[in-house]
Amino acid sequence: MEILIAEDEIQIAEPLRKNFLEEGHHSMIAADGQQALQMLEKVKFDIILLDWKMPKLSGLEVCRMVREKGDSTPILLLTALTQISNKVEALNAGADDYITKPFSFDELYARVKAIRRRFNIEHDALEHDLISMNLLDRKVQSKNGKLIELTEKEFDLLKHFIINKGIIISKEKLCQSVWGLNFVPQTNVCEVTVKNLRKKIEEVTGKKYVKTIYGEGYILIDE
Amino acid sequence: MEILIAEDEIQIAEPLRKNFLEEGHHSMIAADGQQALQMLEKVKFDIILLDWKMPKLSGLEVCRMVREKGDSTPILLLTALTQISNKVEALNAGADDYITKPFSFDELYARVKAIRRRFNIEHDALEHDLISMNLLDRKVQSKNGKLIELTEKEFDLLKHFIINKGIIISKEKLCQSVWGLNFVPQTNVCEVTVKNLRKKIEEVTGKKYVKTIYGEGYILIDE
DNA sequence: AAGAATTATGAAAAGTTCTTCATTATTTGG
DNA sequence: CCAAATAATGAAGAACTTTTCATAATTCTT
Repeated sequence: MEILIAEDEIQIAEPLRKNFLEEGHHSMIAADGQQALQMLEKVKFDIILLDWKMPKLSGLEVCRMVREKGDSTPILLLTALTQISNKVEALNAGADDYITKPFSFDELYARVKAIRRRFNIEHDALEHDLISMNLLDRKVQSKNGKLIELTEKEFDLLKHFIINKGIIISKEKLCQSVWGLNFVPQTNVCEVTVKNLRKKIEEVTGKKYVKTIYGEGYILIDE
Repeated sequence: MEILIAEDEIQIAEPLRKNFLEEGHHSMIAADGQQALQMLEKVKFDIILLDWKMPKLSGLEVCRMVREKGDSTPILLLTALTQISNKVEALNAGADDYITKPFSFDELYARVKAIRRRFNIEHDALEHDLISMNLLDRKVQSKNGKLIELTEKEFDLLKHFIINKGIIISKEKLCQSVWGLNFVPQTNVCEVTVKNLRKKIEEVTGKKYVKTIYGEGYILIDE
């Protein structure tokens, strides 16, 4: 993910950046609201973290301005205040969630992932690391913007992998959800389709996401 | 559409039924809340009209019970009361809209269509008379439950027709939105695809929706 | 380390969809 | 009503997708 951290206190922003990097996400730090808006002009972020109290423009103001522009990038407001009225104010300004300082990175990261999940469901999208699938027009893209041209079967296969990311999928399950069969066919259609899918994905992303678990099935892993 | 009219005053319910029928929609009348619930068990309606004041179970109660069952069929509450608090109460009970008596049929019908539109957008669906398209799984169904198996091009074509229902679509527009071309090709791909789409639709629905406007293009009409 | 089971792969075959083409039918304006 | 323009149609051909098959590579068991 590409994350914008708008936070004037560097002792908060910098550890966040490092933690996100360890999780495999790139982030940029904006020292104030104005700078945040500038960066938003140039870069398309996956999520925006806004400190409520910032020099020049508050996080709440930035949030409102982003929404007024019609930008629906997920926004998470960070704040020291705890009143419920603030939460309401945040949501009214168009923020997706609200977290009170101090918070652990794990706590923040869980929220970020939850917001992304919600956002994707709303947009009929699925994503996995560098891959994003649009379920409506059935287009698959790499995060570098390159299209991954998949056939119907390959698309269904990838969709099933992403929905079940991190868990082993048996060939039975695969046949059922992609081919609509209640048995494993005598031929090796699954294997062939997996092969072709793997090839197309690697050509664009350079990564090997689909692992084989000998005697058990396949699994989609993070890298 | 299949409409449930839950209204104890027959002098209100019956004219509604007739008006809907003239517009080509079938409706059933329930004389009280309990009867309404019973009918909801058996029939799948496209929209439910609930009178607020009804014997046995009020419209508001029926509304709540329907939602508790997890049924998300659009609900429109009809009422004589005008207070804003009622509107809030209605929406909180899970109703989609609220209309105050007395109302003209046109007024009601406009609301009904608006609610349906919203509902379809939320569900990534499109409909036209007997046809309903699911944009997510790309399945097309007739209201009698029969599947209409379309190829990709035919699907895109139908989608474009339904989105632009009632207006003439030139071949230029068609080529652009279905074939991604900025010109009309030398061949007659459009005509051929239109032919095949027409055939499949008529086979299942028995209706001729796609009309030709000589020298201008095509138009999707209501019947 | 060898044999059996499982998985991967290239290429051919089968099945679909999409496009083209030649011909027929329909519509419109004069 | 006729000729020209436009649209419809069946069938062939091209392009693409899906499946099958034979063979190679890998993994597991002992």
